[in-house]
Amino acid sequence: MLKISRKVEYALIALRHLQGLKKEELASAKELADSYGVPKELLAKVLQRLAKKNIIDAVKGPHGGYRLAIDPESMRLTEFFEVIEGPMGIMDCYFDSGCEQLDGCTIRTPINRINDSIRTMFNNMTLAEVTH
Amino acid sequence: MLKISRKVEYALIALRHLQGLKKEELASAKELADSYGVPKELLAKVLQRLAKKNIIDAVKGPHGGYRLAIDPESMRLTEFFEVIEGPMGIMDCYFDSGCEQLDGCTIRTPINRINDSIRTMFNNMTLAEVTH
DNA sequence: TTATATACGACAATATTAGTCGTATAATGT
DNA sequence: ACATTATACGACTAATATTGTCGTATATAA
Repeated sequence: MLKISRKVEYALIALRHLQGLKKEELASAKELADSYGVPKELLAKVLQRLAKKNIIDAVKGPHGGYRLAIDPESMRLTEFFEVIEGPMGIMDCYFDSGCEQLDGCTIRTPINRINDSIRTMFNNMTLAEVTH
Repeated sequence: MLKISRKVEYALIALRHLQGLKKEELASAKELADSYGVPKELLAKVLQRLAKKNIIDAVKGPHGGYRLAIDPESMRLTEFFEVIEGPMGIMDCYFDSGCEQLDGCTIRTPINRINDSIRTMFNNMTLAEVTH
């Protein structure tokens, strides 16, 4: 429970790397995969997702690659997670469908307290805080 | 990612229920399972685990059941999670085995920042905060 | 001694995550 | 034009983790 997925992990590693590059310098999926020993195809997918959401820029063709497109200070961690995992990647209530409890749903309360805490925390953290 | 497991969920629901009982009053696994519409066998296992760790008391035989054995204020959430999920239930580093990076492990850094944040947060929360 | 409840290990089903593969598209250099 | 290199993306498979079930043993009350 409560472990970040490899996709998120790969994304963070990649972003951290891109942050270290000189302005306009690119890094390809292959380069990144080789440097960090992670599966190229999967990393590529993650990068594509980040590119689609304009978190990084993609440059095609030979000598192409990726480059950071945003200021990591400007992105909340919740937002970032949802880019990669989709909404509901964090904390969906198991009892969402067909909650027949009439007594004020004493069920959800504790779970929601935890979920809220997690969400609040990541809402108050920026990408920069983990990639710098 | 980052969702609490059903086991934890069931445990919290049960504990919350037990907290609402009168002193010395018991609730059985069957009662709890029926009340909240959760699978009895699985709930039972979770309860057994809690009993083994003396978080609740178990009373066997007819009219037996469980009763709270600790003050929920006194138990950190991290500790509680680990009772149910075992150690490493929260946040193990994917790169634990065979990290060959020589350059100061720039890989783990972002993941560890996140893990530390989660752990710190749950270290500062008690069981009471979610079950009251 | 029967009924009810916990204790617990082994197993099966399901869901999620991780990883792979094939193919298309774009850009670069010759 | 064409070979090369890189991104884009959907379909698929594999691996792992979670969830749920079953059988059996043990304790206890009536």
